[in-house]
Amino acid sequence: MKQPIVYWFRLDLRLDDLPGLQAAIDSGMPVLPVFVLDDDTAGAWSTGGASRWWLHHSLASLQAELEALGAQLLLRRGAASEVLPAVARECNAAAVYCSRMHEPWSPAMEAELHDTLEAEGIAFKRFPGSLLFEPERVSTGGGTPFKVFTPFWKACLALGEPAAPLQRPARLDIPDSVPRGLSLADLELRPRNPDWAAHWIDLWQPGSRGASDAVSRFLAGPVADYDEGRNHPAREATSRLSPHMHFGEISPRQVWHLAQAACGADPSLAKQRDKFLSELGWREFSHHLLHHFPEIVEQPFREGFANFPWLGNEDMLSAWQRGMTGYPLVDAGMRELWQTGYMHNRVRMVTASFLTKHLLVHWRRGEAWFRDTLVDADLANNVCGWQWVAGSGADAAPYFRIFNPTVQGQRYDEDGDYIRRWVPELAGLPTRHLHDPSAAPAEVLAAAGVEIGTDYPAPIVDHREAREAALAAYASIK
DNA sequence: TGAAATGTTGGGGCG
DNA sequence: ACGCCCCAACATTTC
Repeated sequence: MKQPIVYWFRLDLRLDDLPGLQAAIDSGMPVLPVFVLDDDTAGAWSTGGASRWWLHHSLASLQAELEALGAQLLLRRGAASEVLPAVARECNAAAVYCSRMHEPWSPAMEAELHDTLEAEGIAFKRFPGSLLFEPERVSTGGGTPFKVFTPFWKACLALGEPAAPLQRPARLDIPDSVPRGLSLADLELRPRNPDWAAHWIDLWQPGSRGASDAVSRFLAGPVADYDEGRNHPAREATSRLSPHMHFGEISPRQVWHLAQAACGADPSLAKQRDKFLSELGWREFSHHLLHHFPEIVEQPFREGFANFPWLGNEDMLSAWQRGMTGYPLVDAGMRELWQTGYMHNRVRMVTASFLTKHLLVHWRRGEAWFRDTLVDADLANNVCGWQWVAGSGADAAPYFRIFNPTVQGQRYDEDGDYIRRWVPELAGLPTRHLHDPSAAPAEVLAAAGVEIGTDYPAPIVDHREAREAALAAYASIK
């Protein structure tokens, strides 16, 4: 009887373009697909609430795809470094294959896994596939990692076009006997009491089918005006691919090649496409940074920020989390996040700037909130994004770049559609007063049925004063 | 992938 | 006719 290979699914929940799975199939041995819900290894960084909802549905989708190939996804929970050797023993496996990941805890965990398996004569192999360019391939002339995005991405592109995606496997040999696992329900990934995500299935389609649908929708329209459209949160102008990418339901090189195919000939479209692909570049940059500098998940990348005088006012943090700051665009974003597990990127920048600069709350508090509430919570993107906004990151926004949340609303939600949708108590205000309700004339507020302080909060900080205080705080660490 | 403060210019009202 | 002021509009610098 042939010994099987265990394929360990991690954040690569797809069958298409998966080098490790392909290698397992090519070996000619039966393949046992396994997923391990590991809340132990990641510790404080284990999967957040909103992401767990997504994970549940993504696993359900993967299960269905595997079943169509006659295979079953074995589900277990526990520390991967213990669970995988146990599974390998139970099925007398010859090897465990998986995709590389770059979280700070992965090297130690994988080293332990490697040692345990090899001691029992079981091979352990990791494969690329989650990034366009492996971290080892990209470095400066001096051999050090890039710390600035533009030269980083230039160096990536100079490596040439990523290889074409692998074909989806047509068949999968399964072992004669398969160890027992948990049911998906046993993993208890969905919220209960209350099920705050009950309506999310109408908003999202987790799984590789939903991922390719999202790419198709984007490339059939919004990409043509991406450069401008992506800044306006009320427009359906972004790809909304982030949760699909985080869980690996589609590979970055699939996205790359689909974008090339859709935009090839037209030069103006090519420019928009390159703008979109550079967003994949920021994803690469974040993941490479996490690979080379794992300490960035808790330490400021720029050392001067170690002494930044954060205030950490819990009431301010709470107002921000609940979308009750009195700044309509900020509140709209925070409520979109809470209600849908997602926030438009422009608004992420504004809300993050508001927390760190207007409220002087530590970026780690905001990072933790986003990580728990976003369906696309990705450690690398989230940490690097927050450090970028706070000014402490690699190639970060300069510290004096403080968004004016009112002006941002006027500029990018010019018709007020986004604010009216997420802050309905302000919906009756005319657009010219919507972005700054507390400054509206009394009769306008009365006509719209808005009483500031009752129906909608007064601004929790004064913009001018908060800006001055932030500048003073940053000046103190220079 | 800023915003605010400050500087410059030029048209138009006005005495 | 001319100088003066005001103030958009735009440009530059500063944070």
